[in-house]
Amino acid sequence: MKQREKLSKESYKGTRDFYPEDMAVRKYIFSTMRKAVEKFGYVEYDASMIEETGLYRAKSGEEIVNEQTYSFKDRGGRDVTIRPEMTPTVARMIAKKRKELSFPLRWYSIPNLFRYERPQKGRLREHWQLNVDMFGVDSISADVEMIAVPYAIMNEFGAQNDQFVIKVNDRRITNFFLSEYLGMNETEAHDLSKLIDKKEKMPEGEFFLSAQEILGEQTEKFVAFLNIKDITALPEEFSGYETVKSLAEIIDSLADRGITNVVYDPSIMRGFDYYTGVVFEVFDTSSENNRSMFGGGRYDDLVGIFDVEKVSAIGFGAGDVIILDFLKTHNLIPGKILSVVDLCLCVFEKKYERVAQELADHLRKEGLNVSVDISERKIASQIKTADKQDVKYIICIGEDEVQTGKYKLKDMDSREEKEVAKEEIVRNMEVNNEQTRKL
RNA sequence: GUGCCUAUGGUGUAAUGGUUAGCACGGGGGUUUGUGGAGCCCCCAGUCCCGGUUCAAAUCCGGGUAGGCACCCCA
Repeated sequence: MKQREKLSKESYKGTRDFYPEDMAVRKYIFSTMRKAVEKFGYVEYDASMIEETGLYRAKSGEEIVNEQTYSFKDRGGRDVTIRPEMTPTVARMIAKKRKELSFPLRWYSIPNLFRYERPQKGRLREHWQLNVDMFGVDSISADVEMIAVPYAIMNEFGAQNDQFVIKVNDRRITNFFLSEYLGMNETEAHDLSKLIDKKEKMPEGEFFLSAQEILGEQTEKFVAFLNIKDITALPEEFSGYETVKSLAEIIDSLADRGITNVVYDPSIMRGFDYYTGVVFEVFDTSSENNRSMFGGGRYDDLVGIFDVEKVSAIGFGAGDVIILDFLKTHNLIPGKILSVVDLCLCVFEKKYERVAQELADHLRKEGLNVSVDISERKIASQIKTADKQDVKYIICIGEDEVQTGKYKLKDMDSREEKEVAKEEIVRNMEVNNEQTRKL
């Protein structure tokens, strides 16, 4: 006989099992996100996890496709990739129905995404990412809204203004600065923007030296530019000043709406090349989480790669892993999430189980989520189990109940009992079984 | 892919190189064949793997494996 290979009980590297208590938290996070974005009129879409690899090759860096994705050949020989991000998919969907969709469109989705890399804090191999996008409007109003939505989501989670900061920039400003003000060629500008991306992680001296290799004596000017935190302090000399003015206007409009934790930060560039204008990221102000929670920007040319007429677009993504870290850090997860089971029926003896099942069926028709304890264990154990599972109400059924037709509805929190007839049970309960609830 | 750190019942932890590897939570049962969620009692279950040093290894060393964190990259 072959020796059986020892099976691991661990979930696959970088992925999570969602036990019911974890799933309750996930449902809370997702429903909070949905609630917030739907208030702005966004509608939900979805697509398959799997796409042809070419979709990503067309717009991403080669490395992402080759080294950081789950890519393989299907049985028909097609190169396919498990989606590492949602934006190419939604751009494809928009392009496909370009002619029949009426713009502007407000769409969102909460897809699970995969990347092949070593897991670390805030980054796993599988995560869920809220994606919110608006298509067909290229205006300051659209930009303002797309930054106001993350703010609204944070609000919905109960976050205060001082717990997170929204950093905004416009790629064109940085590009103008590099190419026209400093006179960098394309390669130099590209290298510098990659360097800017890394700035926060490098010691200051090292950053200066790396910059000096490209810029020589202009390094001082460059560093001074990056340290500007007030948009109005930007030099007026270089062209593209219109862009500076619109970004200032965006920041002002946000402030008018009470969104005051927005700062201009020229070092926000975002990794992907497809961004064409405004870019932004939302950070936790606590030093515990140094990764950005939301990131997005304007990408007016992406839909166009499908050979259709250009559709301007702006959107952002927000990963569940880092948001969960944020909520934990700031104590924003509801303390107790009740079970979706409204009522548990415990039975004193096996022979009363039939009565319990009939009662359960009756109550289910009235809209309750009811479970019947069929363990045949003693009543104390049944109650204990219901308690452990955070079920709010129980009814114990035995000879008395069968004789009188009255049931003792017990509230597990207050420990109070109310004797009621079958028909009165529902109206004596506080029920909200549509989704996860806070207490 | 690179570096650093960690590894004891299911979980969280304790144990100067020297007792039968201790405690708490958890799970099962009893106390109690109907008013119970407490208490008390009993039970379940562990030194990641392979090798080395030593009279003696959970403990020290080497190599694996797994996990965490950081880098790389960033969706």
